[in-house]
Amino acid sequence: MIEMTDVKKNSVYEYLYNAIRTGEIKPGQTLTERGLAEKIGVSRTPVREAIRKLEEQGIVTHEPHKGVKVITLSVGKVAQLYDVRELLEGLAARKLAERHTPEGISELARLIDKAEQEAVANHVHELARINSEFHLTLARLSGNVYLEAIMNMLQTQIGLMMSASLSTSGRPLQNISEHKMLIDAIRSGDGEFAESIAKHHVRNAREHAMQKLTEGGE
Amino acid sequence: MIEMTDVKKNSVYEYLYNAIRTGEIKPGQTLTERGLAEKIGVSRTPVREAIRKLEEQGIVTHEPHKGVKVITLSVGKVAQLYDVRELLEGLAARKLAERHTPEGISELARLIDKAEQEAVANHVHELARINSEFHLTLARLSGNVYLEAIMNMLQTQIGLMMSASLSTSGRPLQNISEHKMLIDAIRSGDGEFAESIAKHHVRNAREHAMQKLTEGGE
DNA sequence: CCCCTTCATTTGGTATACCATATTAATGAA
DNA sequence: TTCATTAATATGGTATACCAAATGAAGGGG
Repeated sequence: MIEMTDVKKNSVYEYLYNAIRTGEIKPGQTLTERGLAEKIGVSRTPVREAIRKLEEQGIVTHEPHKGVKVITLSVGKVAQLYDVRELLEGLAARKLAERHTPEGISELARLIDKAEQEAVANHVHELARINSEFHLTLARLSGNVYLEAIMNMLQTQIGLMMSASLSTSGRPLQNISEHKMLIDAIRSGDGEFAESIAKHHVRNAREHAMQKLTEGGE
Repeated sequence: MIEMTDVKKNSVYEYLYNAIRTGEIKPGQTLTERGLAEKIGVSRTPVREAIRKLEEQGIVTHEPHKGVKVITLSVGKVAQLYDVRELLEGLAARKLAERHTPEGISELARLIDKAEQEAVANHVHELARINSEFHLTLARLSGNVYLEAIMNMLQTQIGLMMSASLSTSGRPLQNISEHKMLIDAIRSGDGEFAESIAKHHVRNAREHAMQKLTEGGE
């Protein structure tokens, strides 16, 4: 149960995103500005703004005079998500390989180190967060501002999906290993190569996600 | 000069977007909620919301306690935009080719017809709008909800860029011709082929845009 | 003359109230 | 009972007011 005391500090958006992520607010559920405002103890204004942001990020859909509805992440949509992601991760890796700096590489390396620590400690939530940050950082370092914005949306969606099926399997370690390979490829400066590694990595992640979805829920 | 009377009807976002597009509000210019509210005759609330949306779409950047600043579309950024667009248009075309319906094809064909009419009438603004709608429709028909959302952002940015250098050259006709080729490719059902046509089309559009940018302004 | 402190102004954020419109419920007539 | 009309309610949108925080300017001390 998420504390509703002084939500202001963290922003209503964070509160709602986490509430949806953790399942406190379930897919398909309808939300209203007034209802949420009362529930979390703030006025309509910040709630309204948060809902708009959720809408922009594709987490809720708005139907006039009915309220907003939390999306349901179907298998089909996850496949669509990874279709887009594969291309964009590939582009990011290629561009970054062609313009990589020692600082950028070490920034990514640091994130991998952190991920490794969280992985052995079995902190799945933290691990997921750092994983997301890794890919966002990659997009940012690629130098393409659009990639950064888009990847942010995709990672937001992935964050929702992941919490449903948190992988405690051997995937985290393989994931980290793939990230290391990706960094090496980027450091090599070979754009084509880095792109292929990145795309391969996304395809693996996709397979894993799809498998989790089809066997577990849905 | 855009009329400010009863902006409510069209929404503040549209007003601001057009004001920026037409150059009434110039790149680099700083905007404030209160200033805009007074200028266009509405309260801060809808202005605030519109600004947030502009921010999400990457049209303005917000610096705390300084106001929001209208972005400057550099040549580099436009190149980044087309890098992303090429991949995604390719994906959209491929997916649509693999699931095309007669209704979808005729919807696209209708838009091309309209574009042709506006082209011969030399209505450059209308032509640009329909052109944008063509690509948005393509993304929507591809069945990938993420493509649709992303393409919307990209087209919004392109809309800004186009108004700076409105092409009265022979490009419109070539553009329409390429769209026709794309539809044929999609109708053939050959995903690979449709993808290559779409990517080629984007590369041409990119060349044209870059040329206009480097010779004209910047 | 310069720097530091203080205060006014500007901006950001939130709360509350009001009105329009759409949906839903209630009521009444066929 | 069923349908149409009307009334109540919920939602969306906007306006206004208030408070906090940050910036920039003014004034005082070194």
